[in-house]
Amino acid sequence: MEANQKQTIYDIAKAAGVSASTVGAALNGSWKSRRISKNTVNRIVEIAEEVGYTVNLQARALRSAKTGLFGMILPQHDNRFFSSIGQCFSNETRTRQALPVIVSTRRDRDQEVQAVRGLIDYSVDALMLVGTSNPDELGEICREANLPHVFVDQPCEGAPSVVSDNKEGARKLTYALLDQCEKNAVRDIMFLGGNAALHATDLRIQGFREALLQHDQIAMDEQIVACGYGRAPTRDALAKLYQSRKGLPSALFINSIGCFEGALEFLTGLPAEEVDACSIGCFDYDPFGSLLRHPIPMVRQRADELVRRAYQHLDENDTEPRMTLIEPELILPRVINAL
Amino acid sequence: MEANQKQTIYDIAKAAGVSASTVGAALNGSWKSRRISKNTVNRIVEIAEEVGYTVNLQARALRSAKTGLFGMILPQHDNRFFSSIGQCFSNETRTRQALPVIVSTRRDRDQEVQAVRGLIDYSVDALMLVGTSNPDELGEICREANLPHVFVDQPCEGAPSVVSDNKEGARKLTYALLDQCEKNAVRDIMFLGGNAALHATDLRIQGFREALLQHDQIAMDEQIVACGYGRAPTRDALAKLYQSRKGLPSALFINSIGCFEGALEFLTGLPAEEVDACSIGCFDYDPFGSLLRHPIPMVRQRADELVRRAYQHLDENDTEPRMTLIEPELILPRVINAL
DNA sequence: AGATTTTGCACCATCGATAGTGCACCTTTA
DNA sequence: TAAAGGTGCACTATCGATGGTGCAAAATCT
Repeated sequence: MEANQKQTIYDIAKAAGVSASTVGAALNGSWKSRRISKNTVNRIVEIAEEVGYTVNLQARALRSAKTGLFGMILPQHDNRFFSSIGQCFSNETRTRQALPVIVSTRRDRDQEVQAVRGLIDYSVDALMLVGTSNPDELGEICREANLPHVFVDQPCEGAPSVVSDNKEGARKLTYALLDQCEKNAVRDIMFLGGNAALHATDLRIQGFREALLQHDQIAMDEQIVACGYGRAPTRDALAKLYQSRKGLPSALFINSIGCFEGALEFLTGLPAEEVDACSIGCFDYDPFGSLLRHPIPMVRQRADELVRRAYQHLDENDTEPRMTLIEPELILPRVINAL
Repeated sequence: MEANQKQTIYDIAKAAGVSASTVGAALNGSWKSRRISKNTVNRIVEIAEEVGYTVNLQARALRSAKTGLFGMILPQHDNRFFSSIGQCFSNETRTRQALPVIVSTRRDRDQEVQAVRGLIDYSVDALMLVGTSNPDELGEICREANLPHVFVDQPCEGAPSVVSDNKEGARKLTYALLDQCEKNAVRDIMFLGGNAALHATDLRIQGFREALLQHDQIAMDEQIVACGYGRAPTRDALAKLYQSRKGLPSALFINSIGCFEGALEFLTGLPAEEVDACSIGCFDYDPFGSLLRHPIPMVRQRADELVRRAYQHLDENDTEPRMTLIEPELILPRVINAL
């Protein structure tokens, strides 16, 4: 019954006794403007369905220089924030009748470059670059290839970028933590995790410092431990910290959810009283974090807004290197009775 | 300096004073077998780099009937398990020099069908279907299109499938929960969450029942509340349950992480003693879950293994409808002091 | 030196869809 | 009734890369 080989418009043309271009027009909707009679169209569509015809988008793309592929470079899928970005991107892209191609590159420069080149080879119609480690180089590659692109989360000098207002978020979180502290312990807050070389971490540290300044404190360099985004390194960094200062600080600003997990790994090994005495906040959101017995204020980045605005730049054919800031929200801990 | 338009092999051919087919061969590596001199190749490669040439994979795909695109249908990105599957798929696909195309379809039949058809239109070389709500129909579509495919997590009657050993996992988790219970409370364990119509939930319920049987218990239908995979519905189902029976059961088998979050939302509103008295386990893994003060045994599905075996089926050109079971691991709670 | 082999490349059809152009045939209008 | 316009479609070039085939020129052999 079913044709085994993939059917083309030529096969259908033969079956219908018309020309291939007529079949093409009938099937892609351009038949009205090409003055193909409704009868012929019906006949063709019927045959097409019968033999299970599907367009070859490669051929279409080759001819029309539009692939309907939208690319995204993402550090990783298995991360609350990034997967949420991926989800929004996927939704948004599919409502546009296009296909999302998400490539994860582990924040690795070589992988990023390779992935961008790969996507260019596939002639993606546009590219969203999220949290890349090397924005300027990647932006340059896109520009050379004449590929519309936007940066998200980590901005680029030479292209439109949409990022969370990291400084403001950090300020809010720091205030929340300081509020929980005793007056005399204010100087004892620490910033843990992230990569100081990255834009996001840098701004969060700035926000942290500024918030301290509001409390007439100047943050010392020792108060800032940017040990990377890794789980284990953060655990170890915190352990070392604990050892060297013989105890926890009075407050901990933890940069990103991965770091938070690492910190928890260490903290859960400590006596409850010690942990209870330490105010902990995290710049990133995870529902579980907010369900811990220990109250954890968290900052949630608005993935949906980030993606929406990024797409807006693409829609508007914007190539100006302007930066759009999206304010993240501070999620205060609920009052928890159990667990 | 840089060419603005996308360069083709014809442009380079003109620049190098050779034919297009020579350029093609020089650039795609087939020049050895085509007896193009090393000198000519070097000259061509140099020009290509100079003008920033990149292949048009659409054209190549059209000609060679291989796109280098590998598709995946995924219920959602923003979920620990699925995002982890996505990550593994992405890694594995990229080591094969191919491009992963992951489409999320929210377990929605129409979206799934549409996505599969879309991927067929793009001529993906193979397709992995994860946790689909309608495997048989989708399998049929793939078969008609002559598209190599494998099902993951949710099996299909007519195609190779790789799934976690849900029954065994559920048995192990149930045993772990029963071990925590008092002898007399064994009959009081409940199964919460999931969709009984889906293969995975069905088998987990079977495992749950079997484990109870080992304890000489027959699970009553009221002990099984398959309220779906949603967070809010699970919270509400648990709340209702609590009301109607005036308290928590002695043990709770929670099916999937989303349900677990929903349950937590309710549980955190209860007095600590009540929650403490209830053994809680979750069929799914989240590091935060294992960091709660309340000990939570969890079942972790091996995303890497699932994807690895799925790819193996594709590599072996396997179309037999055989099912590969991957044993999930039971993760026992750590001894937690704090939080 | 002439015959034979090898080297190095050009030429051309092809993959499947799209869109410009042309041309019968039919209908309307003067 | 002839001119003018409309309708319905076929023909053909094209997108960029690939691979089979053919043919000179150079290299090797007799």
